[in-house]
Amino acid sequence: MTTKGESAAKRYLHGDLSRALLAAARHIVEAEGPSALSLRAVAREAGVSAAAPYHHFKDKAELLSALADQGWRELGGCMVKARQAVSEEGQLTALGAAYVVFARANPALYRVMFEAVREGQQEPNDRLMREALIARGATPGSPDLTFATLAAWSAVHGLADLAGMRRFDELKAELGGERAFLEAVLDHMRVFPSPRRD
Amino acid sequence: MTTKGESAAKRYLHGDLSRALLAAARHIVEAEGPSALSLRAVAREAGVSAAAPYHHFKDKAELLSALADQGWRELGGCMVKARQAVSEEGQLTALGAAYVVFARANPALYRVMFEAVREGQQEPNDRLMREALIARGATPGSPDLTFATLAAWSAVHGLADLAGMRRFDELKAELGGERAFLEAVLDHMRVFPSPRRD
DNA sequence: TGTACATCAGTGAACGCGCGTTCACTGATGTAC
DNA sequence: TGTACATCAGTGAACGCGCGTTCACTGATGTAC
Repeated sequence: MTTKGESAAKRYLHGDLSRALLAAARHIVEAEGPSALSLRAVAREAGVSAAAPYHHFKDKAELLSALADQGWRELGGCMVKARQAVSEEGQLTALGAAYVVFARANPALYRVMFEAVREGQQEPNDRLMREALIARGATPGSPDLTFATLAAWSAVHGLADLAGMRRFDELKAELGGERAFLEAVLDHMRVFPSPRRD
Repeated sequence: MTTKGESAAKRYLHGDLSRALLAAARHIVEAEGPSALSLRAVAREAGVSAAAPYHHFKDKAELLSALADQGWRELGGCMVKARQAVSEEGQLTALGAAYVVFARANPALYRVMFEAVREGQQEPNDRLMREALIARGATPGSPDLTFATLAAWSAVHGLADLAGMRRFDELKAELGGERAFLEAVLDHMRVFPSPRRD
């Protein structure tokens, strides 16, 4: 158990390869985009043979799924934190902002996360959105609450997906940063008039 | 120019391969998903050698871009049609509904379309959204109009992207179809309170 | 404390695959004479 | 009307590539004695 022994061990028996592979995957996806996220590239990035990941993940899909999971959990943490400092009325906006800001800070990760949900993985954070809507007076369990939650999720997901486009770079710069841009669009999210109220 | 000659010609010199390739690409993408959309698969589907497409498109990206273009033009047509039968106040909702309905009717095509826009291709239909907002009283050229247009686009894009998930199948069935589901969510799109008005 | 051994996380070579793209070619077409 | 010819949209074989996955293996580890 000398230092020499330990670093040699580190080299041969990694000891924490699961975590290292996820970190490598995350690094790759943000640096090169989702299309560059191959299992071989992940192994390469982690400094390990192409076969090594199979001792930790059944296949590529399982690693991607674990990566997505990690992302959703982190995003959930951001959202919980964001609603703490805010009145009940402001919660929904705070959650939405946290969602969009996280997605924009990790755009390629977010694409992997969303792809995983599209393919059936659980998205655990809509509970938070529902709670925020209830705090604003929505009736728990009502269809209205379901649709409003979905509308909120659509809005923030859509904005997160749109906001990465180069065409908005100039506008962001004028506003002094992406965050201001995102908030400006969120401020205008009452876009569609409800026919029932018109 | 006998019938025999014509069909032999059809077999050897296709005559309309550009269009046929786009149709093949569209068929593949909707049947097998965007990840199955390889140039070789398109050629195969069109009944032509793998090298043939290169006489019509510089490379794979150019074919994909042409496919996306076709999609955006079609969607634009749907939106123009949708706003015709509607009062000025209802235009934005009608355009949004047309956008989402088209995207859901061609979900894989829509993903190709959006990917093309993400990579810089022009999205020609936000002019329609802007016009609808102006019809509702927005000031032409104002920052508010820009952000409201973006908010509207975010909302419909997000909903189009979310609505394909299996988890909503049951809800759609209860409502009697996807269209009713989409309209129900659109009805709730006034989700985010504007802090300035609260 | 020292040794034999089971475990199991690593290796590296190999597999078959489908991909985008290039190339020299072929043969149907329409046109100039 | 008939023939020689240029054009160019097709062919099919080949290229190099990176991928996911499997396999028999090796060697560091910690444990039982």
